[in-house]
Amino acid sequence: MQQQLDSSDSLGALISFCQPKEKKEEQNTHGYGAEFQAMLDRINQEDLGYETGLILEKRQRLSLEQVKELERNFEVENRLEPERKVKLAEDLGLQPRQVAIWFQNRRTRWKTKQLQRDYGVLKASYDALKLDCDNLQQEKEALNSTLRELKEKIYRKSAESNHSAEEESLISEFNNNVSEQYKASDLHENKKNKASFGVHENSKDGSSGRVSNGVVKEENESNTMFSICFNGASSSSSNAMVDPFWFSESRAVADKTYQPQPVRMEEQSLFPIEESCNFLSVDQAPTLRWYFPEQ
DNA sequence: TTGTGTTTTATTGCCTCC
DNA sequence: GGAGGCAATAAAACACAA
Repeated sequence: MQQQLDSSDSLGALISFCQPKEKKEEQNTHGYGAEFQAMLDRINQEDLGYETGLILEKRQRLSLEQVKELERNFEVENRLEPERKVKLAEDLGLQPRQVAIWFQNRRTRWKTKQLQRDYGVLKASYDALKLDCDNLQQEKEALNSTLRELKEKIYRKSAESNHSAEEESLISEFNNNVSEQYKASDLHENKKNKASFGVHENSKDGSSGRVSNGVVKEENESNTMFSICFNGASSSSSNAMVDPFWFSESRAVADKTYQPQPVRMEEQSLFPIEESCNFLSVDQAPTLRWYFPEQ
């Protein structure tokens, strides 16, 4: 029943849809002679008439003005109420069904474009996220590499300095050196220096370079790692970025009997280096895997 | 001019809502 | 069950390169 209505409606639309004659002539783009074209049209119409029992017009495109008006209405509201449809059809000289079909097709085109836009946004988001992930991956590899080097140094030094008499004397000499400097300079000035003290400062100092070269300089390179590990392991420390040798030095001043053992401090961490730095691992639960279908 | 790809107009069949 | 929407599709109109 509905299909019958639809069919008769569309046939009516086709039958009644007539462009101005001059427009039709303009649209004869195939360049046939007028008589020949008329003959073809007649044949086409007769064929269609034979099939449907009606004389039909060929499908015509809407005029520019009609399309503009339809676009304007579509921008206001992309769905048509029946009253609006009838009014618009009257205004444009179209069948209501033609207006409805135009809106339907227009909604389809809009939806397609919307999908393309959404795709573009998602793709941009995905690309940014992937770039971010790649950068983090590189950063992680660099950190792991640094970590490996530092661990090697620590273990090597651990083997050497574990009760190495030579190192004991070096450390002792280092402490003496620092103490002398401390005494020689103004107390407050020295305290200020101590706040920012590191083996770094000392190693820059030519007078203490010998000591630094022996023990401290290498530790200097591992300063970053120590900071990270202390940060993670020593929650009781108020100085988050504390240098283990800063501890050593300051305690040496306060208590001459203290023998700094930086390696042991690392060993005394609440969890091993490996663990303390594993929070950087990207090999954990692949919560972002959805974004990387190629993996 | 013609072949071919794209756009526009229209149809069909199915689905949902009232 | 009718009205209207949507997806899939047909077919005409159009654009354009060769």
